[in-house]
Amino acid sequence: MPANLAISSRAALPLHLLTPHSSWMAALDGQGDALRAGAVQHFHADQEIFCEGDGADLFFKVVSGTIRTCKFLSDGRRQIEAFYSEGEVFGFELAGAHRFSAEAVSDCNLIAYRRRGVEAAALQDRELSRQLLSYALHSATDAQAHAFLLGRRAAAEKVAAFLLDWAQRRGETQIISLPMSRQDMGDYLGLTIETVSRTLSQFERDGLIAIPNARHIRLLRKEMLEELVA
Amino acid sequence: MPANLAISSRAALPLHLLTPHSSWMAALDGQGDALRAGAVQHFHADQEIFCEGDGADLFFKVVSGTIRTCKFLSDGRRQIEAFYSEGEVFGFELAGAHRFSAEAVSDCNLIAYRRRGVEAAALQDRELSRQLLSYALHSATDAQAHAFLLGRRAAAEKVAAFLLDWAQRRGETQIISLPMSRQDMGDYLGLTIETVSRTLSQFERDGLIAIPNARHIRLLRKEMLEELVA
DNA sequence: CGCTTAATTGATCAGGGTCAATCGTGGTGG
DNA sequence: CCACCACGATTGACCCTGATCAATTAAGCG
Repeated sequence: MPANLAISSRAALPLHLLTPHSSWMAALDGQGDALRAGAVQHFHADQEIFCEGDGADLFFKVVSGTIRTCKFLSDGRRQIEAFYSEGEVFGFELAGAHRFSAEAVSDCNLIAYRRRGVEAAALQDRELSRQLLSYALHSATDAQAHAFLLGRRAAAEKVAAFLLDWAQRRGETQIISLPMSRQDMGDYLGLTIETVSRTLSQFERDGLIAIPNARHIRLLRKEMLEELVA
Repeated sequence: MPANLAISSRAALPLHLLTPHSSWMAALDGQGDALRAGAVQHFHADQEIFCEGDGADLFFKVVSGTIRTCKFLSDGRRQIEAFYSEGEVFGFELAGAHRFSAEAVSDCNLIAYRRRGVEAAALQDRELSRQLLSYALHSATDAQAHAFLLGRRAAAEKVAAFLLDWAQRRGETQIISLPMSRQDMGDYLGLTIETVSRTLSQFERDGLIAIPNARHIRLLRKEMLEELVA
């Protein structure tokens, strides 16, 4: 698996920033290892990592794979809040309980950290403190961009935005590989599986993309997709 | 004008937290006054406070009145990101530029702060640092709740959620006063002005609310509105 | 090779958008 | 003081996008 340099590729957020927490906390890498809670944990696809309402004493960094965070309505409707890939951090909460569930989209490896430990360390370590703030502000920015996407966008615009954002986050300029299902995409974009599928098919008919298979999409006319998002 | 104790009423975020930045930074009140950039500024209704893309060297705290932050699409579509009332802070950014515009909904008074000044002060002041993080995480939480509202909700659910959230934020249990227009509500909820109006009229016909006039709404069957949001 | 599940495609429907007319209200000037 | 005006809100008629229901195709996987 090529390492996705999510870091450099997201340095300056572009106009069509649509997706999730860009942030990662470099301070957790070096001596921050001391803050880890145990070894790397493996989760298989669709496994639950934590559940909405669970105590939020741990948060996670993605080593490999993709995870999704989501909320459910009583009638089963699901909203995916964000997807997280290699290097990204999720589940760091203000309150004592997680406000959404986290599940593995694909098989993945995660490192867990203790929230209290990191908070305590931040009191002594300005750089860590600064990165925590940066992480939180990035989270807010990403969530706002997501809300913007959901609020005032037609289906084609949502799908185009998603493809472009995903391509950029993963540094994939030609062929995008999508670890998530159409259902996941739909629940992220506030669309049904059918609408996502139809929109992609239409993009293909229009020559904007090619779909060699359901989990891989080739961008043929990126500039036209960007026009849709503008 | 009665002072709205937004602080106490938002201590613990409820399940249907839907709107904006709860947070305010108490540390800015005391000796934090030193961080202020000039006197209280007055803005009249619909006046622009800052514009998307403007340098974000200042951020603001609401003394009185209500403001909105929003983004625009090229074709004029507008998404309101959040409303801010007395005591709430907005416009504190990670990057050098504001990512949305801010406008006065009603006449209002604001205190400006210098971002760099506060950041510098936070390096010396752990409590301020902690509150900055708290503010940022609250912003993220609120934006995520907003995205959830926009993604998977029918019109009636959106409007009900908005009314309940607004009532709670302002501590208004009986009569809600709405400083914003129907257009503002629509642009916050991802609905048109007509749909907002129709939905409110339907609520009134169903006996859930009374609408003495367009800017005041009385909650008659709060529990039924809550059922819609559940 | 058949079974299971995801994805695509089609047909139909409805929620909410659009267009347009009317109502209400507050501000202004005669 | 009141008539008029302007603008926001409401209501109605109609339409369209995307949801729903249903069938078919494709793709893993034992």
